[in-house]
Amino acid sequence: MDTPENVEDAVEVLQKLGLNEYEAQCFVGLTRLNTGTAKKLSELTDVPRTRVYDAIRVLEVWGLVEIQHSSPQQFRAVPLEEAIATLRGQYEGYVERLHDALDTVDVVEEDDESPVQQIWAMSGQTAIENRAAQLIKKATDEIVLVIGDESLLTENLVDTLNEVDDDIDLIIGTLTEPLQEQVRAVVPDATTFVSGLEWLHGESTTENKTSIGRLLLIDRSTILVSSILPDTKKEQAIFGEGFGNGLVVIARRIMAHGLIPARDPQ
Amino acid sequence: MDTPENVEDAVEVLQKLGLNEYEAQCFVGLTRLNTGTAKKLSELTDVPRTRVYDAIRVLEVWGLVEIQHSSPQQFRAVPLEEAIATLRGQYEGYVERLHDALDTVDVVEEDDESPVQQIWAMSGQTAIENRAAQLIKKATDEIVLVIGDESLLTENLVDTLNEVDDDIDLIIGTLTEPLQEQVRAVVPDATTFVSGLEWLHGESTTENKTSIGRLLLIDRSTILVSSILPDTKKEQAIFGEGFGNGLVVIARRIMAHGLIPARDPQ
DNA sequence: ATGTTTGTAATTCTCTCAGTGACAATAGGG
DNA sequence: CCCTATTGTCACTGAGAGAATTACAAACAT
Repeated sequence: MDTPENVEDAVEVLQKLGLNEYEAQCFVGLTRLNTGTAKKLSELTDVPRTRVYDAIRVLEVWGLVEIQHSSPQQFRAVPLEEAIATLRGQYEGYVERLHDALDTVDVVEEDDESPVQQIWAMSGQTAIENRAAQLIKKATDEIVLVIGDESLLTENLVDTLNEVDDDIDLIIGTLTEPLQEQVRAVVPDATTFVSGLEWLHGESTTENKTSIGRLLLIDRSTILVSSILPDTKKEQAIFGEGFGNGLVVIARRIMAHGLIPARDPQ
Repeated sequence: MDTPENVEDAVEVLQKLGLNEYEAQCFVGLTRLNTGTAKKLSELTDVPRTRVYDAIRVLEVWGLVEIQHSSPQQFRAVPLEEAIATLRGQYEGYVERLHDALDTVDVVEEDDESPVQQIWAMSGQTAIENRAAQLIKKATDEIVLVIGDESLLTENLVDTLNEVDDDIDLIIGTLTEPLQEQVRAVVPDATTFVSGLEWLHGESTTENKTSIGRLLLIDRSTILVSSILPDTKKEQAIFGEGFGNGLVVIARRIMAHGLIPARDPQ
């Protein structure tokens, strides 16, 4: 059996979206066929013929396939654009329901807010990007951002940066000059520099090169530092708030030293 | 333990989005707490304390909670708007990946297209609505739509109807006059009528009232008929294409008879 | 009529998940 | 400094979903 890589990709994604293996394979199989019977499908994919029927029924409920109740039964996938629209609609619906539900619940009585050293860890590209966006929007005086990896300069981030008020200092550093050029091109209003922090390029320790992700300092009182795990490529971050926060203090000190070569635009 | 209904709702939705029970409960629990420890969480929810840690780790990878690595560890949920944005981004990403993958795969060699009676069954609100939208967009001459249930007159449907070209006959029927008024209000360009088909109001057979959903006839050659299951409220449809299609023929005949009381606007 | 195809159902094995308890490490108070 | 309650990690169990296979009855073609 042939299994083009795109097919495997699609199957994988469909499973993340909640289908099981048979269902995912059947759907992808059907998108490759104008119309198909259980037999054809089981030949094209590696779903046992006798289990195609169950899978199709589930797919039908999802709104992803149509069934012709003849004998033998014929199946066909809903046109791609329709299928995508249906899935979008489905998840948009869930997300909205969640939003509503959580909006109207929230907060149980709370005693004391601990005033101490708060350093929080989070992970995940999307989540960290969202947090960064929130912080940037909240800034009132100064934004210092160092981008350690090209892959982090996403469309979303660029949009957020370009929405920053004119009277806020926006300073963006990179680890390499090519990346600096890229930043200049897409965020013209920012002051850019190439970071003097060579250690950011990766630990010299043997193999395990943890590379820097981003470094974001807002109004000298809130800091977000992320790194990218070498194996999984997943992004991890730590996050501290408050002028007196230990992490923020260190960050300011780093800034004062090597981070920005000349304190003003080069 | 108290469990406000919204909490249960949220937990349910989160599970549909791919979290397991503990993870869902922990997240909802954390949104009710500014910050919490494993113990607090296990008291608020009914997640065993010893399993809170696993759940939180997963949530952290999803980008939904932050962890403070102190002792005891502190957890807190990402702000609601951030969480929603993260989930949206996640699923949007999946859907796009799926779109791309399927776009570049498609079609295996195909022999014959069966020219016969094709009547397809599909189900699901969203899917049927999407299909209806596609059909309406493809119409060139005439659109006849009968709406059997108020719940089907969604925003999406109204939008689609209002985008119809002026030179296409747009005829919309309802089962009741109040609903007709509603339609007139939101789709002013349509010719409306109240259907003469009393049997649409529900089978007289004992209990099992299957009520009509929608009935859509495009250019007298494509038909979509849906019904709403009385117990589950789920929508089911059958769909036929081609002027000679048996279902379409029947549909035309019904039209000629009782469906539209006076063939022209009343 | 008969042999093949088609659809349903039951069965096995595996793996995840819900739920629980054992145990070492770690506070924090006397 | 010691003792005890708290905290974090693991390992285990039973139940249920999913993957894979087989048996069998209904429908079909020749």
